[in-house]
Amino acid sequence: MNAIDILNNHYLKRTSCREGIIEIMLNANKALSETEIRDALTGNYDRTTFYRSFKTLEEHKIIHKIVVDNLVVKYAIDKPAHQNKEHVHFCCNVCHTVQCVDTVNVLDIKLPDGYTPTEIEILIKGTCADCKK
Amino acid sequence: MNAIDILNNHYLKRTSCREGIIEIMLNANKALSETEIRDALTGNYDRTTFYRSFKTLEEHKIIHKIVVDNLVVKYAIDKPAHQNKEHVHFCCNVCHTVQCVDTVNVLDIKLPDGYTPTEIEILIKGTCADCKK
DNA sequence: ACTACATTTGCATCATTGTTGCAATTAAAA
DNA sequence: TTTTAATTGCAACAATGATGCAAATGTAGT
Repeated sequence: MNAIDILNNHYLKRTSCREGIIEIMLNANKALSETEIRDALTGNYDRTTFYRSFKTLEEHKIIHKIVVDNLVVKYAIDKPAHQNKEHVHFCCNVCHTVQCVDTVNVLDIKLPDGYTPTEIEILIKGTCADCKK
Repeated sequence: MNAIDILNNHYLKRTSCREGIIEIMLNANKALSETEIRDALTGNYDRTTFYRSFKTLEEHKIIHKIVVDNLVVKYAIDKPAHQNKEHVHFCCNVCHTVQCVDTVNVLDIKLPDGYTPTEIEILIKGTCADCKK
C-alpha cells in the first residue's frame, strides 16, 4: 500500500503535498510533528496547506492526531492493526518520542447512567525502553 | 476546606487571584475554561498572572488541566476521591461540558518490555446524560 | 492532448494557548 | 514598620488552529 493507492481509495486528489505526507508517515515508526514532516518533505508548502492536508487525511482516517501537551501535536498513520481497537499512545518523558501502542483489549470503564461514549483517547506518559537503559 | 486553607496547606501566598480561582473551582461541578473562570472572578487579572496561577496550582496538585482538543483547555479541582486513581475525563460532544468521572479501577494496559508508565490520561468523548434526553 | 471545472494552494490575517524577561507591586516574615 | 522574597502586569514572542480569496493545479470528459 503506497501513498497513491491510499489517496485513490479515498477519492482524494493526488497532490504532491498529500503524497509526500503519507509517504513519510508510512515509513515512520513513531508519530511525527508538523515540523518533522515538513523537514522530511522534498517540496516546500505553506503552513495552511499543511494544516489542511492533515485535516483532510484525518477526516478520511488515513492519519490521526495526537495532542501530547497543548501546543505539542504529533501525527501518525492509521494502521489496519489499530482499526476497531482502543488506541493507546505512549509518550516518553525523556526522548519525547510518541508511539502508538498495540494493547490487548483492556478497557472496561463504567460511565454514569445515560453517558454514551463514542471515542476514547488514552495517553500514557513515562519512560520508553531506549531511554530506560 | 476553603481556598485560604488550601493555599496555607501548600505554603502558597494568599493572593486574591489564587483565592478566587480556587473558590470558583471548589463550587464548580464541571471543568472550566480560562475564560469561564475569568468571567466568574470579581477582580481583573492579566492573562500571564492567570496562566502562572494555574501553573502553580497545578504543580501543587490543587487543580489539574484537561486538554480536550488542542486550544480547548479546561481546569478542574483535584478532589480527594480522585487521588491515586486513574482519572477519566468525559467531554460531551453536544454541550461540551467536561467532567471528571469516578471509575472502578479498570485499566490493565500491557506496554512493551522496558516501557515504564508514570502518568495515564484518559479522555472519553460522547453524549452526556443531559444531552441524551 | 486539450479544455473545462472543481479542488487545492499560497498568502494574508487573525484567535487561542503557552512562555519568558523585567520592573513595579504586594504578601508575609522579622 | 521595615525588609525581603514572591507575585503581578506589561511587552513580546512561539506554536497551533482557522478562514477568505485569487491564482494555480488535478482530473474528468472530449
